[in-house]
Formats: sequence, structure tokens, C-alpha cells
Amino acid sequence: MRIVEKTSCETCDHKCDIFLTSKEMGLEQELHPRQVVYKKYESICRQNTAVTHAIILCEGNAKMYIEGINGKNIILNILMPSNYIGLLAVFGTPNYSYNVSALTLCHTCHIDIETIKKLYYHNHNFLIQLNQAFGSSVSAIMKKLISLNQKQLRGKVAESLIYLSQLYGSNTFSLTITRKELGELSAISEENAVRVLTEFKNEGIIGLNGKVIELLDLEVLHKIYTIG
Amino acid sequence: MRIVEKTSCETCDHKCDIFLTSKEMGLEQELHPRQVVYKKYESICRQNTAVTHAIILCEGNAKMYIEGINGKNIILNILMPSNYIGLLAVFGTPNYSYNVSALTLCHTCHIDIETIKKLYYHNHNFLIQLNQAFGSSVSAIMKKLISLNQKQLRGKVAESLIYLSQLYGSNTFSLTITRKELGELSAISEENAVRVLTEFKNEGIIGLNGKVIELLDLEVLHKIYTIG
DNA sequence: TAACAACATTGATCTGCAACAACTTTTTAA
DNA sequence: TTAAAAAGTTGTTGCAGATCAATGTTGTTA
Repeated sequence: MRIVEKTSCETCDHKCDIFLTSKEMGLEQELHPRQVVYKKYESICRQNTAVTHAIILCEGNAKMYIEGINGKNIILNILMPSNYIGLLAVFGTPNYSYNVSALTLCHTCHIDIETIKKLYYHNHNFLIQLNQAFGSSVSAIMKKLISLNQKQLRGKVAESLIYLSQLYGSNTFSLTITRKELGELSAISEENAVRVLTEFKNEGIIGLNGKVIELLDLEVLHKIYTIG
Repeated sequence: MRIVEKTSCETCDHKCDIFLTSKEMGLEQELHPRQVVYKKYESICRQNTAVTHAIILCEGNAKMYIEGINGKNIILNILMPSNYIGLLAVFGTPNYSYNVSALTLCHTCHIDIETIKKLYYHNHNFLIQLNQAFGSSVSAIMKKLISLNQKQLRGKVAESLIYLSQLYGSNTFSLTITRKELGELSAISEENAVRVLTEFKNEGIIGLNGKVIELLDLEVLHKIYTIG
């Protein structure tokens, strides 16, 4: 993990709300962002540790997950550039309630939590914006609750595939995660993740070539996703 | 459902943050709270409908739940007086992502959502307070995700029993919910909820007398809860 | 490029739980 | 006060999905 001090948030200044807001307020000199680079597999933040910084993902992919019983995790979502890592933790709870770790090389921007608080004390819209993102995360988690509890294998995998295609913005995408992680994203075992993938392939619903997945029959996939 | 117009929020003015904040700001005349009474079983708010009011539960018990596939619901928590109904929905999402319905006769206090927004535009602490409550709800839901997915019958029921005893603040409490609802709270079938209760009773872990449950061996119960 | 580790795949087995059925008890309302 | 409905209880059965095991494939590093 290399830490590079920067006077401005170079890699994310075009997308990142925190930077834009601070600029608008003439506070950008006070942000003191630090650019931190994480290697693949490295942990960006850990469940039950203190939230000391707001972290913005500038480049790369990361997974947000919660630790389950005897090493079985559930991946909540995959983070893309410009996502807040720590959004769900900025408020209220002093500790992270989840883990984030790097799926690829990740460039992140760290800003001290006290600076953020200063920002949202002075700027209502910023706080309200954070709130809205917060709110939609909550409803996403509730949907996940139902899926994990009441859908079966095929429905869960269909859901993950649709999620991933929307995330990558294409019906053809290369998985940045392993089959084991696809299982964790669907909250099923690795073996069953593989099994369902091959089923879908044999039924002509998806194309499968190693890490590259192509959604061929979106209609059927949506049906499987909806019915469960 | 009877609606009674009030010039002040009579039943909740001692506990309710919204009322206290508005008082402090000299805004209490503008709150226009309406006291609304719901009978047992009545729906207080419905999933996927617009959030038009902040609702505070002043008297009675209610259940917050999400609708699953073919009528199988999951109860997220039991609401007690002074709880915000709609806390999780106030921000961002224009629609409720869950249902709330009355378990007993419920007195609630409705305040127009625009009034609330006015309040938190003028009062940072109020917004930050809401945020904190919001944040702890999120970590509660995450814990629930793991439990529902990875624990088995006994662990889930143990969790519900501990939750209820903490809610009622006593090791002996009378269930306001049915066995079917205890099942929904634990995300298991009604039959298995009953079965595990009798098991626990036979093992001397709990005392069971109709609706009255007494937690006898908290240590063992916690162990079952932790291990799953 | 050999050797090992990580990842992927497939079949076989076992277990936990939902679903069904049949019954008793309690609650509700006519 | 009584009939009907709702809630609670118990045993049985079948199936979904985790786990185990064996093997194939790809990737990494000395």
C-alpha cells in the first residue's frame, strides 16, 4: 500500500461530489485529500473498525461484503469508480458495519472525517445528497433480504447476472470476480454457482467462456429473476 | 381509521424529537400534526406507495415488514412508542420500501413531509440525529442478512427471542405477535417456529405458557444465537 | 518449463427445512 | 352460548441446496 500526498484530488476531481462541493465553497484547500493505492486482494476497510476517513473509489473495482459465520461472506455489491466507500458508515455508527476489499488495483481518495463534517455542516445540499444515496442503498439491501431468503438458486444467480450487466453497462462482460465470489454475491455455494451457470449456458440463456459472460436471452433471465 | 385534527402533538410531545425541535425553533405552530388512530391489523403504510408524511408511533405496537414472494413476509422489527415509522423512507426514496401495520391499537402522529424538510433545512442537528438513527438501522439490517442466510432454525428463533426480550426490557414477556409472525420475524415457517419453541421448553431454556414466554437460561440461548 | 497453487467443474451424498395433513385449542362474532 | 374461524400443535414426506470428494484447468513463480 503506497500513500501519496496530493494537494488536490487529482484522479477524481471530475466526478466526486465532495470535491465539487468543497470547490463551490472555496474549501478545496482545506480538504487535504490523500491518494491511497491498494493492490488486488488488499482490504480497504474492515468491519468493526473505526470510520476515520471518507474514502472515494477513483479507479478500479472493489467488493463490499459482510462477514458471516465460519468464513462464509455475503457480497452486498461491487463498487465502481466515483462510489463512496464508507457512505453507509459516514453517519451515526462509529464503526464500519461491512468490509471493502480491492478486486483490482484501486486508487482511492481519503479525506478526514472531520473535514467532511465541516463540509456538511456548511452545505445542506451536500448532506441531503448523501442522504439520498444512503436511502437508496437501504432499499437495495431490503430487496436483497427477500431474494436471499426466498428465491432459489436460479433466481439468485439470475439476479446477480442482471446486476453485473447493469453495473458494467453491457450484456457482455468479463467477470472481475471468481465463481466463489459470484456465489457470495448470490449467497449460495461456489459449486451451485457453477452448476447454475452451466445450466443457463446449456439452455441458451447465457453464453459462457471462462470469465466472459454474455446475456443472450434477457427476457427469460428476467422471468427467472422475477419468479425466483 | 379515525382522523383527529389536533393543534399540537398531544400524545407524543414528551418524547418526539420532531416536536421538541420545532418547539426550540418556534415552529411548533406550523407543524400541523394530525393524530391518526389505527385499529389492530390495519395498515399504517404500504410498500411502494408515496411517502407523504412523517409518522411517529405514539402508543401501541406495530410491525415493520417487507413483502416476499407468494405472500411470505419478513418482519424487520417491532415498533414501539416514540419510534419513527417512515424513518427509513424519509430521505431519497419517494416510496416506502416496506410495510408497517398495527399489532395493537395504535396512536400515531402525522406531519406533512414538506414541514419536516423545512425543519431539517433549518436545523442541522435534527438532520444529523435522523441520520444517526438511520445509520444504526442499516447495521441492524446487515446483521439480519447474515442471520437469515446462514443460521439455522434454533439460531434464528433464539435471536428473535433475545430481540423481543430486549424490546420489552424483561426476560418474561407476553408476545404481541402470533406464532406465524414469530416465524416471519425469524424468516422460518410457522410450524418450525412452534417446534423450536417446544424444543426450547423441553430443554428448560425457556418457559412457555401460551403467549407468555420466559427466558430461563440466557447463557445457553446466547450460545445458540451466536453459533447459529 | 516444471511444479505448485488457485480456480473451476461435476457427480454423489446427506441434512435441514418447507409443505402437507390431521388434529386440538382458543378466539371471535353472530 | 354456540358455531365458525383463527391460531396452535405434531408427525410425516420430499426436495433444495450444502458439503464432500475427485478431477480438470488455468495461472504463477522459481
